[in-house]
Amino acid sequence: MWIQVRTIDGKKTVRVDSLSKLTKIEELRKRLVTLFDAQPSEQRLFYRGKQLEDGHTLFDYDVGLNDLIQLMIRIKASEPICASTSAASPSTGESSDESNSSDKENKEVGDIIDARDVTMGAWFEAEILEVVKEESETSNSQNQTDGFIYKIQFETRYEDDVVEMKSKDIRPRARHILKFEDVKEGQLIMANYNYDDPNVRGFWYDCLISRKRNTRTTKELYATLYIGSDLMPLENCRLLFISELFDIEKPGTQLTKKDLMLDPSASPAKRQNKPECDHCQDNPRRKCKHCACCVCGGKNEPEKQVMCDECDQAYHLECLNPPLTAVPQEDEWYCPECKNDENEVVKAGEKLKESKKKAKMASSKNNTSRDWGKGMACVGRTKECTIVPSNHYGPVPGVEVGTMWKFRVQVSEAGVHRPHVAGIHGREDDGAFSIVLSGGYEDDADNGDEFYYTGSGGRDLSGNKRTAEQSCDQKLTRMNRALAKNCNAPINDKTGAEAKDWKGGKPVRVVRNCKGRKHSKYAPEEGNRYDGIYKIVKYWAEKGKSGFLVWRYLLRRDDPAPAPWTKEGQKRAKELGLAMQYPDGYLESQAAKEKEAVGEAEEIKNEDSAPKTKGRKRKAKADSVNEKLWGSVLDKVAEGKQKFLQRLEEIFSCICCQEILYKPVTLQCTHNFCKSCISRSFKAEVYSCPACRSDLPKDMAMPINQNLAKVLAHFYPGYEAGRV
DNA sequence: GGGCCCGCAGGG
DNA sequence: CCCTGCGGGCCC
Repeated sequence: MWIQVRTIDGKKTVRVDSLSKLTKIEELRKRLVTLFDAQPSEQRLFYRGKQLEDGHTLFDYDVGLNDLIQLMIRIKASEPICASTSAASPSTGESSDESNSSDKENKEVGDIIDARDVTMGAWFEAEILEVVKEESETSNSQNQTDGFIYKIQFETRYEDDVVEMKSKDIRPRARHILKFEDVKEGQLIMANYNYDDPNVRGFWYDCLISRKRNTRTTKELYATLYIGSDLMPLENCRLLFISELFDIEKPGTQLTKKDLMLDPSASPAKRQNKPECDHCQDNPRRKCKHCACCVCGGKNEPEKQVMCDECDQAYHLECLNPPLTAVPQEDEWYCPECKNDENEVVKAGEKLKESKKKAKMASSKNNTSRDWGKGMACVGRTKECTIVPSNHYGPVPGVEVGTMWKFRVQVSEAGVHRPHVAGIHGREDDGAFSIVLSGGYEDDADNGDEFYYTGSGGRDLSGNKRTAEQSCDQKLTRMNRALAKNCNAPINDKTGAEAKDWKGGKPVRVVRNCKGRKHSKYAPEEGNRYDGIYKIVKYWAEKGKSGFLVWRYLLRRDDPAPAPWTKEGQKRAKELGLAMQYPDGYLESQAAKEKEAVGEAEEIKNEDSAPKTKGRKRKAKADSVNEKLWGSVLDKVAEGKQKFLQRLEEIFSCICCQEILYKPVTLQCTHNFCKSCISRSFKAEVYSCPACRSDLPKDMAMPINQNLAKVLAHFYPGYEAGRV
């Protein structure tokens, strides 16, 4: 599968191919090193707001096909951390000796300040409630503390929670608006920005003005913002609200509560943040199920609303089912929705738990090491056909008879046959819209213009299978009944029915899949092909080869377009330029895989043919023959890694034990054996090559061909386990 | 060549 | 919500 990785500023997006569901986060990081010029340790990866941690897989985080992962590149340690911490905060390193001791005196209980939300890096209005001496004596300029802890309360965030802050994260409340005209490049100010969506209001960040455009028609400011817990510099951000630019106040100039009591007009205007709720824009008069009670949407009686500690949705006590009479006393409360699958939930920063669903999967029980997710078996649609509704009968406009797709998922995207796996698409009480002939039922004879089809069901699919042997009778329900409905005759689930006028039945789109080639010469050689409209002539129940009852259908072609296997059909396909369609990027990624295999193989081969051992003539000869063997292996590379590996195994298997050569010994006659196999032969006093019978010296040395061993270990990691 | 088994899409 | 399913890649 592939995913998209985008830098957090949205400037660069890269598609990363040939990943599997079991790709580890650390492996993904390696892939990003060159793509983004960032070492693994400098990469912070986010998916759905969660930071991805090493040791887990993409599967663990439910990362799916074509999903977007955000990359934040940590600033390199050698660069200055951030202009804002030193310039804006009163008590960091450079702000020096003088402030370290006297600083605290500048900050007192009741001070009107701004405090930094340490996870976002944005500033919010707050007040100092308490100042306490820091317990540890580690306070110094390096960890950016003045030795005091400031207990503060945000005015608009975290409700009534008291938050502990260090001096670097608090400062006098901003209260001087800067005029656009007065702002200069290189100046550090505070402005509003939304890095999720720079076109709307966000939060208040420190900004270093990098560019200013001031003409008669355009007034623009660009700045480097410092965001996130590490105050990552985000460059080239266009400031949207150029009439709301704040000066950063000097330390010790904060107003106090007392000041405001004496002169209420000095109170700084409340800064406007991004609306908490994107749905109602914080309008108090609008009902909103997103930010208010998620049942009734009402904003009334906030004190009688409980918040779910998982989904953060609010519930009026009386809107709950059953209603609660009082706010729960427990520290944590989960709404009915979340309570059921607590196990599925991973809170931020918490270790991943195994979800119930995933725990049920065979992969977790059997402890298999099977890799999966690399191919097209499990991908979802990336497009959806909207030309016709899903219950459309007849051709899909624009899709010609003879159209070919490599994978079923594409057939689904085209709207020709929507189910991913199922052979029949239909509705029980209406009819079937399309079917796929895939050779899944061997008694399905096919003469092109007419074919037999078997219904679905009657199989035991336990164990998460998609197909299985017939193990009980099929019933004329579900899709079987749907297909029967197409027949131009009253439905009969006992004996079946035959149409008097078969052409009068409902049309079925028919797709033939290459797997049908086993039994039918009308199946395409590759992928799937739309063969046009068919009608149901008759249907009946009979004992299938398995001995169980199956429903069978006779379909006959009724399409004005010539069938793809006829001369006219082929001519038409040529005229229309119909060619096999592949998913976007599929061929490219296949080519990349091939290239990868070639590179790998050649590198390895070179290793094998250039032994580091101080070989004599005999040795050199042996390796030149391995060279030939390699030639035959490398021939396969063009056919893909799979074929290549098959050949590799064939060529480098031991004819004694029939397994991949373990501790390979290359004989003078050029044949390879496991060291143990050839030794066994010698112990039995047979001194000849098991392959060519050529004589070998009794006292023959048996050096392991280390290079070959290395190669095999590379391609079959762990194959040596349990071998002797 | 054949068994295994995953997400996804669809209907009910 | 649950059940079903003529895919498709991996692994032996």
